[in-house]
Amino acid sequence: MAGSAKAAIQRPRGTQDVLPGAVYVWEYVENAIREVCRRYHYLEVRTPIFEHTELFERTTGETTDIVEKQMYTFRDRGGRSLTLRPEGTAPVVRAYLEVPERPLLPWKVFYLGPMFRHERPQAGRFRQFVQFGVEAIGADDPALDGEVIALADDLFARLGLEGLSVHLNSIGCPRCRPSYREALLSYFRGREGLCADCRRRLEVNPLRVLDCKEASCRALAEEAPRPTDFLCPECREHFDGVQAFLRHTGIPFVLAPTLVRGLDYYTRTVFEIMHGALGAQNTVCAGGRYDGLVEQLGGDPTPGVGFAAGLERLITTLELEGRLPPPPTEVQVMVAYAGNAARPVALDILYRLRRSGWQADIDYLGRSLRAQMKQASRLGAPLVAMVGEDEVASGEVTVRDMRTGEQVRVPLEELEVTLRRIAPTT
RNA sequence: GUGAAUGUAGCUCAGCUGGUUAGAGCGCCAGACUGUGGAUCUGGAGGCCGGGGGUUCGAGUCCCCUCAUUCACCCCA
Repeated sequence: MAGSAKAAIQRPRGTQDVLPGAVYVWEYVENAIREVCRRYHYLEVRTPIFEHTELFERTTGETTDIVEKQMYTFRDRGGRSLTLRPEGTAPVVRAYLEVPERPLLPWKVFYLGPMFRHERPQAGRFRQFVQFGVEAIGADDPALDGEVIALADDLFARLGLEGLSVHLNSIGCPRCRPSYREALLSYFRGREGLCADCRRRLEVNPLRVLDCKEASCRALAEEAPRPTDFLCPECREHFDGVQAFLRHTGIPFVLAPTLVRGLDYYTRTVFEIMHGALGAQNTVCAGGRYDGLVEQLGGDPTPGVGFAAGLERLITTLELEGRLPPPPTEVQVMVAYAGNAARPVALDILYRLRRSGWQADIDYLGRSLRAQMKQASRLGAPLVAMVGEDEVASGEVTVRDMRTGEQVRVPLEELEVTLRRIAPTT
C-alpha cells in the first residue's frame, strides 16, 4: 500500500482513528450527553475496560452471539480469564454491588466509553465502538422507564435530530413469559414458511423470530401471538404506566409488538430508538428493564432500567441530517515573518500572544511570506500578525484581517488591542 | 462465521477486446508578484497499478491464492 519497502501497519479491522479534524464532533456530542445527564440527575460512573469473563457469561446470555463468539477474551498472567467489555450494563450493575456504602436509591448513573465485540464490521458496526448508556437501579416505577426514554429523547432533540422514532414494547417477566413462549412455539410449529435461520431461532430464542427481516417470516410474525397479550396483571399495569407517562410527558412513541431485545436479562419494558435512513444498523439507542439482573449477580432482588446508545451511529445520524456543528477555529492569529532577521521578533510575538491566551502559530518550514499567508488562509486563521525588516526597525507589527484583506501597522505594544478590536469574538 | 463488490499518485477516479514512456481533476511545492492568502497562468515533486504466484513474446488489464476495505446476512449500539 504505502510506498515503503516494509508493509505498513494498519489499524486493526473494525477500529477507527478519530483524527484531529473530527475530534470536535465527539466533544460536541459528549458535552451534550453530560449536560443532559446532569439535568436528569444521572452521575457518571467509570468502570474498567475489562472484567472477569464470567460477568458477561452469567448476565448477557450464554446463548447470545455476544457471549458465544464475539468477546475479546484473554488470560492474564495469573491465569484468570478476562474479557474486554462487550456492553455496559453488566459492569455497572457489578459496580453497584461493590459500592462500599449502601447507595441512595435509585442509583442513577451514566457511562461513556469504548466497548468491544469481535464482529464483521459494516455500516454502523465496529469492533471497538463507543457507547453511552444510563442505568437507574433500585426502583420499578414506570415513570423511571419513562425517564430514561425521556432522557434519550431530550438528548436527540438537543442535538437537533428529527428523523428518530421511539419503538416500545413489553416482553413480560419470568412469570408471564413462559406461557407466551409456549403460545409462540405452538403458533410457529403449526405453520410452514419460516426461513432456515428462524427454524433455528425457534429452538434457541423463539422471541427473536418476531423481528426476522425475511418477508415470509415477517408475514407470519404479523399474525403471531403478541407478548403484550400474555402479560400478567402486574406487567400489564406496568406497561400501561410507561405508556401513560410518555403520553403525559408528550414523548411520541409507537408500539412495536414484534420488538424484542437480544440480551437475556431484559424484562418488561424494551425499547429502541431508530433512524429511517441509517442502513441495516439503524438502531441508535436501545434499552429496557432488567429486574432480575442484580439478583442474578448476587445482590438482593433489585429492579433496574437503562439503555445504551452507539455514538458512531449517533454521529452518522448527525451527518445525515446535516446537524454537525461548524469546526472550531484552529488558529486565531498566524504570526508571519519576512526574512530571517525578523524571525526572532516573530517568535517573541508568537509567545507573547500564546501566553496571554491567543491560539497562535507560526511557520516552521521556512516558507516564503506568500506561502505563509496561504497557510494562514487554509487554516482559516482570521488574523495574521506580520513582521519584516521595516517593522523590526520601527518596533511595529502589521496586522491583517484575513476576511476583509484590510491591514494596519501598529506599534508592538498595541498588537493585542488591535487584534481584539479587529476580531473581538474569535 | 457466510455472501457480494472494490483495491491504480496525498484525495476522487480514468485506463476500450492484454501491446511497450500509467493519465486527469483536486491537493501539495515553486515561479509569474526579489515583503502578503482566497482568482488566473506556467512549471515541478509524487505510483514496484494492495501483496504473491501463474498464463503469455508481452499483464494495471486474464487465472489462482492472499491481505485489506465496503455493503449485506448472522447478531447488535
